[in-house]
Amino acid sequence: MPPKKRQRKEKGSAEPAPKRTKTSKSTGTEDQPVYTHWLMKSEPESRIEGGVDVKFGIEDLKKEENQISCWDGVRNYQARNFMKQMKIGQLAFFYHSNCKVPGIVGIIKIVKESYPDHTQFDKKDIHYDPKSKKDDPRWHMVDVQFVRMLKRYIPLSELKEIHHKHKDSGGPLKSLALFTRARLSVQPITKEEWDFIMSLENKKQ
DNA sequence: GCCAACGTTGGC
DNA sequence: GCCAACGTTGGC
Repeated sequence: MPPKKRQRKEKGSAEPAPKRTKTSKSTGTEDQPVYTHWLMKSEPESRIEGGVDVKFGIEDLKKEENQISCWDGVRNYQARNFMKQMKIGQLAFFYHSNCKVPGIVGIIKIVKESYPDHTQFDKKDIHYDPKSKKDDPRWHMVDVQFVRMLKRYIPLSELKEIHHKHKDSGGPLKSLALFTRARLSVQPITKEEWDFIMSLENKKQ
């Protein structure tokens, strides 16, 4: 018999498989979980990359018109694929990364579903992708809107401590993507993880 | 299609 | 600023 067909869990990485959309026989077998909550990372502190400041913290989002911004510049296939799954009205944690005290700072919601990221076609943009074609854009983004700040900042260190405990006890944060897929800038959050993290908001640390 | 080299992310 | 982890690229 032929070799096992790989059982690609749900990585969605490197874009090698040219899409199995209309070829696959059993169309309905989306064995990937359907996520309804997300976590999105952004840097709240100034850092110059290619002559441009990449800083975009939650305070910067609040200053945007209607407190809405597009989430451009994502150049990772897994992260892009998660953005493609996002639906209007879904909630995400706004996470501050690459800063003194990384952690979850607030809540945002999806207000526009995935559409082509214009920066991939802009030669002057650091996220310019010469291999992306106008009629077949490689990179997509969503629009998000500020919802509210968390009642208290939930630092990564606290989540990590809980994650470690839950790995032993089987608690809700046992496989939180922040630790199992640390480098992903757009991550899925299960309902159980969301609810648990939300419950931390009211506990004093 | 393997895998070494390279580049990037992001915690510390 | 260091560097581990890991995604991406390209030679073979």
